[in-house]
Amino acid sequence: MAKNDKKMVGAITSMEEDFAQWYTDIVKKAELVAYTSVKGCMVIRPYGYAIWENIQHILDTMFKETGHENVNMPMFIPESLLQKEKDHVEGFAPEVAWVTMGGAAKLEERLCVRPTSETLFCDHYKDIVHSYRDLPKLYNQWVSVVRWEKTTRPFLRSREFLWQEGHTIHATAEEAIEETERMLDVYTRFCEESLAMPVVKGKKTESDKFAGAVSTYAIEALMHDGKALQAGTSHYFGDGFAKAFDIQYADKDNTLKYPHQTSWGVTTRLIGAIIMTHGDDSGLVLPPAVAPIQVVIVPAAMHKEGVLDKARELYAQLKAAGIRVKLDDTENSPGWKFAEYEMRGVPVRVEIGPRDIAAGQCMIALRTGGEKTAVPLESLVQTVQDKLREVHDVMYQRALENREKRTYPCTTTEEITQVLEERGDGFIEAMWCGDEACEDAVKERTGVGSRCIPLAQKQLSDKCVCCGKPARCMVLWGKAY
RNA sequence: CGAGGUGUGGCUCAGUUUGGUAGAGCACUACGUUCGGGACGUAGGGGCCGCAGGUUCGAAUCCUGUCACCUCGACCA
Repeated sequence: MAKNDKKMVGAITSMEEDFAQWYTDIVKKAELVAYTSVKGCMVIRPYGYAIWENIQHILDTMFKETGHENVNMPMFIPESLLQKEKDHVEGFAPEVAWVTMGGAAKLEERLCVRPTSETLFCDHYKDIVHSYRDLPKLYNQWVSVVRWEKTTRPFLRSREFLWQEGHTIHATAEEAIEETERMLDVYTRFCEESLAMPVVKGKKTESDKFAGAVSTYAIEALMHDGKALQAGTSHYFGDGFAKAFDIQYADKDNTLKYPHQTSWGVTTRLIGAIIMTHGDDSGLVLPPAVAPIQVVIVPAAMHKEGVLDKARELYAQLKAAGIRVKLDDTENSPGWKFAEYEMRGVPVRVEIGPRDIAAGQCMIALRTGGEKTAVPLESLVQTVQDKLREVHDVMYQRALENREKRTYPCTTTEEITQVLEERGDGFIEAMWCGDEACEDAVKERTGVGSRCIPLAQKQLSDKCVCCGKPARCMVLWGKAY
């Protein structure tokens, strides 16, 4: 295969051969990240950060449309504040980083570097919420957080990562639950419409929910290798945090009440999800909505009279239409450029050379494959816009097909083991009695853990896959990143 | 935290078994020829071999220690 030729610069390990190495090759060779001297802390390079900026822009717009405001909380949390909510501190304490010195002086109280900011928001809400008129507060922040992970992987699990965390506070439980569900829907729409990534909406089991939450909802996506990735979460806190932090408001009837809270977040892990959902052996495949470069123009026989001028003309037209376009007029050969932009996942490539110019056309190729097609120059902008949509649709369909092909309904744990053996990793759909012992036993016997209780339930049988007692719900199981 | 692996120009690695003054390909610079699927020639520049000790006349190579990163597991966005 030509790709293994010695002259190939930056060859990518095939997915089939070693999925983990394939992933690492892509993040490095597409220049998404670079490692640093601190384990688990990475440089997000311009191309990777541009993807994040596009994610931020789209999501932030959605947040604003649903009434949220951005704020910025400090990155340090005093130990006493972190400890106010019992479950919360137990959940996060094992993985927080501590600041103990200020310059040369030891601090009176050590400060934790935020692993998440519930405690800070609560501490603030205590000060600003006094009346039902102060509610709701719909806040969000775009920051980084730190969790001292033992095992790290670029984007999927780093010690510092970028995210947004929404924190809202409401007068009633109903309103807060509604918010929790609304944001889960926002994430779902974003993943499907902007990332071309189908997700399963569901509720986490008791053992898997967020530290301090009444209930945790999540969207789960299935990666190309059949492993599951949690792509976003939305939590309902009830009034537990309000009670722990002593947040009360005077209601219309002049009685003091505890407000109800939510939090929800997505992280730079989404970039990892994009890579593992859509990528192939030629490299990245980026969803058009978040691709830093949506269209690359590669001139052929660039030195020939008029080629570059025409290429620049096309560039200006596409740019004026609001398309993120790049013209590569470097001295590299066209073949080099084709491979390079494929590796970087650019959705659409436009080629223009003397033959095309003579025919009043250009060639267009899609990252999702298929034949190059000739396009009349006068309809280029329209065609490119159509092709970007087409690439998105094809990407979504392929990801959905992969998920469906790898979703296996099972009624016994033996069946789970067998299907995983025969057909590879994927989502297992199986009934569950609701007992944590069974959840653990399934993991123990088959290697798959509960991912979520899908909101769209199916009645596969009336018995628990593990113990055979009456089932309460269908659970989606899988191996997770 | 358990099990493996790796540290040698910007990148990928050879050299380590058997110690003897640091190599290749790619990338980079200049010039020329090329240019529709990872072009070629010529000439260049660039490395206290992760770090610290030790053995030795002499260490990338042997010994001891240490640090870091990667992969796989258990746990987590």
